[in-house]
Amino acid sequence: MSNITLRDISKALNISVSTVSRALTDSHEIGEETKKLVLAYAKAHNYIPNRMARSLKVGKTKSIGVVICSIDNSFVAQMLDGIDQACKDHGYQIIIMQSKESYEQEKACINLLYANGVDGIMISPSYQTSDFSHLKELQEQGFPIVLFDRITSEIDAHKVAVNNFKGAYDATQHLISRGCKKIAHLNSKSNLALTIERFEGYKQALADHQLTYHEDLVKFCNTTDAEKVDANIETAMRQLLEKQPHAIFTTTDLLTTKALAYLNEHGYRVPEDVLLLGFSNADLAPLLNPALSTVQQPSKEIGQLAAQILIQLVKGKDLGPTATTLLDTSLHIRRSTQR
Amino acid sequence: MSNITLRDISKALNISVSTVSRALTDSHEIGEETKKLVLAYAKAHNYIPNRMARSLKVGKTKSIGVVICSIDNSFVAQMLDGIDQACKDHGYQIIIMQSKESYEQEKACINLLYANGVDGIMISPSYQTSDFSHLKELQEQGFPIVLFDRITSEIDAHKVAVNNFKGAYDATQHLISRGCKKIAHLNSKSNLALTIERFEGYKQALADHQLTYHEDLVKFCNTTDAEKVDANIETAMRQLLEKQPHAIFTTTDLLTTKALAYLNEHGYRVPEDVLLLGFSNADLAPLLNPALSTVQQPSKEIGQLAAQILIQLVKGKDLGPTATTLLDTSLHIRRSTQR
DNA sequence: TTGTAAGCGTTATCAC
DNA sequence: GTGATAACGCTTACAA
Repeated sequence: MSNITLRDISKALNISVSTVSRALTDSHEIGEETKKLVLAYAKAHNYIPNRMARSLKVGKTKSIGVVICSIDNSFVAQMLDGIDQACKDHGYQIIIMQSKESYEQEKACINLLYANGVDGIMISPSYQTSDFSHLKELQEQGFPIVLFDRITSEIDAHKVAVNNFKGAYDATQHLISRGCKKIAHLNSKSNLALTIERFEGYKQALADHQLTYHEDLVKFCNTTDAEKVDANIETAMRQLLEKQPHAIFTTTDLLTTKALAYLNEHGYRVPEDVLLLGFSNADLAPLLNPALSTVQQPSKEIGQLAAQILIQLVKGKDLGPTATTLLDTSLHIRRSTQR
Repeated sequence: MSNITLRDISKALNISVSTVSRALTDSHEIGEETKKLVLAYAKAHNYIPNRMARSLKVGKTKSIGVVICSIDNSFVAQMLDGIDQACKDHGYQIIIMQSKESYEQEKACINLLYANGVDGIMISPSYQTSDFSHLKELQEQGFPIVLFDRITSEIDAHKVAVNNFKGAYDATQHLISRGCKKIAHLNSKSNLALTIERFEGYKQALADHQLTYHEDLVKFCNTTDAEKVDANIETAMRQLLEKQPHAIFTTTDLLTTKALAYLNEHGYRVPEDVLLLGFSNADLAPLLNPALSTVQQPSKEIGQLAAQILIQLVKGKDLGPTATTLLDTSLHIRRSTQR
């Protein structure tokens, strides 16, 4: 411990604290002589400015809060990597908090971050969240907030996400192009807009290709409860497979891999018996059995872009009216949709 | 912004700031009456204590720094999840910094964390790191440091990791029990002790089963340079396969999956042509082609335990002489080592 | 039981 | 150019 302070320097050099402070921040109104002297001494004695004191004084912490569902999720981790990179570039620090898909925890995270004095918050809301007043309240006080990945029209803010409708549309269309007529849709139950958007993309693709929509080829599966998630997915898969679909389109990373596991375990051959295609950012998709066709999201870019926007906001830049940036997903065709 | 402060409360209630402060920290020396009054007002006006001010005053931030190679790595993410959980339980916050396997960046991380006033640091050193003086210097000042996952005998501190020797030994023994005589060893080149420990475990298992050690069945592959990593692994795999091994034992997550990819791409059938077994914490291991046998590490537990120890240290508890805790890995047998 | 006042390390506002 | 001095919001002796 025992860091040296401005006062230590000022005493040692027999100049005032304020001069030292100004010299270190490279103020114009300081003589070159003293500036060099101070800088040299500071470096020699390994002076590290105390961020706490500075933050207390200027009211900014140069840190931003990031709320995500869980760090233990490769897609999220990729976004965090992008966020971290953007922040490092601008000298900002991030404080990461996990909501674990709980609305209550999400609120707690926001409060904690706020108490920590973060200059802004970027958040990817939990599955449970449908009431956004905790964010709106902050916003009304002029607190900078950016939504990423899981965005909502409930709140007026800068947002970054992917074009979920198009991603789902393209995926469905690909399955149709493979000759599939009966395409099952396995989605997760949530309050998120992306859930419904992916569903809409699926339906639109069917409609555009004169395929009739069958309600019993669609399941919305509860995936929030860690205890029951496996059972829920199994039930959904069983019910879908009873309808003998030609293909299954899954809308989340978890559903996609769990669906594959189910098919493998129950003796379905992919793609011979049924094609499988889903949203997933798993690095290992090409190595799965069979290599899995996926809708991939530009995770790192989402994080980077959102962080850049938030940092602009935090710095007081006027970005004009709030805007939503939608990045494109990319379709990766592999063996699971080969015919 | 515009949070209310202790002064605001004190003015509103016509009592002194210190009384308010004490009331909020539930000091014994405050009347029940005023305590209730203050608490009620604080809650009603949503008082949030300013951490910066508190930290500045007491010299502790209730935050700890975590240095890892990269957040974008499922094993690391799992450990972080464990760390976060332990910290949340004790009201501590974490600041995560990535070294990206660079020694220079690692030092920069440590400096930044220190400047941020974290109360302690837990670190999993980079592949490049062989000089630990940046950590020793902090330690000498009495700064709490815990090493996890990638530990070294170069530094005297509390450490948490897995028994790498045993993990590698068990893995090799399993391959031997499957009838393999020529077992290739694909390791990564690093300054880390775990690298050599896993190698030693492999050699010991061979020796204990009267199998002769062949140098040309062993490759240490440079995996730090992201540009060249694929080429390096391919070269190593090609060279190993020229020796027609019965099995390949890989010692890191990356090597394991890349090895599988190589085998699949080059027409080797696993396990018919060659068995594959490696260290990996990938959730998707059972879904790979073929389902991959793995040596799994208790990632979450490593994180949790290391965090708990650091928090004790930070709180000033005397944990006695520094100790190293080694958790056991677990062997998950799947199709890639089936005969 | 409550109040007063000093101080944590910075930065900002005045003077000189 | 440089130096006092106050202030950021909080905790904590020391008084009362």
